[in-house]
Amino acid sequence: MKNNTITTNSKPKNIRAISVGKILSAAQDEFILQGYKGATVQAIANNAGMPKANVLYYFKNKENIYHAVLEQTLNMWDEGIGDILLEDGPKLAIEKFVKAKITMSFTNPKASKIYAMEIIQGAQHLQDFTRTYLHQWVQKKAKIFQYWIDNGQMQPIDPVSLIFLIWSSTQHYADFDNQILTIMSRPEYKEDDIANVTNFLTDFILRGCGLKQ
Amino acid sequence: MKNNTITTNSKPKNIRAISVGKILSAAQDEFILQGYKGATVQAIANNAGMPKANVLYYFKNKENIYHAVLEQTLNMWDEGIGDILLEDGPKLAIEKFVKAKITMSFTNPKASKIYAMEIIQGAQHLQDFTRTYLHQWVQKKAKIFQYWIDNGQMQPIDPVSLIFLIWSSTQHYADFDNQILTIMSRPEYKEDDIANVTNFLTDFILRGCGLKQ
DNA sequence: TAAAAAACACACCAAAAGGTCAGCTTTTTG
DNA sequence: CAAAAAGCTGACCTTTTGGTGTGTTTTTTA
Repeated sequence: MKNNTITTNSKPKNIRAISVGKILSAAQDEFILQGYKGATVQAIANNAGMPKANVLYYFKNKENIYHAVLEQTLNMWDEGIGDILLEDGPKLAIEKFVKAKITMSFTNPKASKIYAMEIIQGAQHLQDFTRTYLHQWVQKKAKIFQYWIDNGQMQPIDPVSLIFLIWSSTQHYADFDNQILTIMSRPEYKEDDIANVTNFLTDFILRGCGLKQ
Repeated sequence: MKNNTITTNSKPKNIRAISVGKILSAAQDEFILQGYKGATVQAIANNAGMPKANVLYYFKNKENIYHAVLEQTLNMWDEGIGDILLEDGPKLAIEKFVKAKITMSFTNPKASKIYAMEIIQGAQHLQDFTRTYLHQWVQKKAKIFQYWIDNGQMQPIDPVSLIFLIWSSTQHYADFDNQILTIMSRPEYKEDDIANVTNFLTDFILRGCGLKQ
């Protein structure tokens, strides 16, 4: 059956990576659906298509699985968060940022949901991240907005509140996708929904910042 | 000790109402912290200060407790959701609506969180509510916005998207209060936070709708 | 190709969970 | 004030859960 003489990197290479991937994917679904405490290792194993003991062979315990899922989520957050650059000026910067956030919401709603649930439930596993990384990120970006405001390049509004508004209005499409789709009587998002939402939010937010019309 | 001759409605009247209240309050906390499946009847009982068997004397099982909490939450949602009236015109209507939602977010964040978790996790217990009540509410209000738009009273924007933006940006202060407070290095919201947020969001949204400056 | 390492999985255990029951105490009723 | 109703609770049962231990199979290595 096998025609490999030197086993030229064919398939059964990194079993570990594949198994870990299956587990993390299954775990993400399970944690979203049931929360940390409600999720069971057995359900994760079933979803991943392997016996429970095998899951616990790769991850010592449930907590470790969750940490791994969270880490994956934060990395995604980190990559997907469009940057806000002083040299872009307010209009372009906001356009880029909104677009990046919406794209992330539509392409990876699960990550957004995991993150949202963590925060809602008290952010116990993410306090460090929020207190250090996120806090600094917001301060830094708020300063850039303030610079533009002081320079008369945009309306004098509170930059931190603006950041919160952009976060919330964009993430909403991931976290609340069930509600949105039900209200719009649709089974799932369509191709051009991303573009439509991007256009709406970009226009609206730019106008809110006094950067349009 | 007791000086009651005819027991004039003093204290031990509606034991049931008091106990049920304690249980529901404790359950709300527990369900937010642990999710439906992760919550335990024992923990609810501990929080309510009574033995587990007593909790199960008032509510047949965990599912019933959860239903009661959800119902309470929906009632609150129903009362708190400011109305959008044609006769108010766009400016006043949006001002009222935003103010009502923010007030609800700050005064009853727990209800908002329970609701948010339900939706994120698939809205299994709320599908009917979303599909019927909420759907119709949005349709009705969208028509009002559309009327104002057709009448040239506000920018031609998608009314449904506008409603989503208002929902998300206001509820954010309830659902993500942990994150917001951590980022702002504060232990809890202050008195004037409601006013500040209300002012910011009202101004911003009105401007986004082309109703200001 | 044989030894070592990695992967796999059955069977099992102790703790925690939802829920029942039977008897007790308190409150209400007539 | 006595009987009935409502409220209360410890003990108990069954199922589920996280996790372990041990032996087997597969893959890698040299």
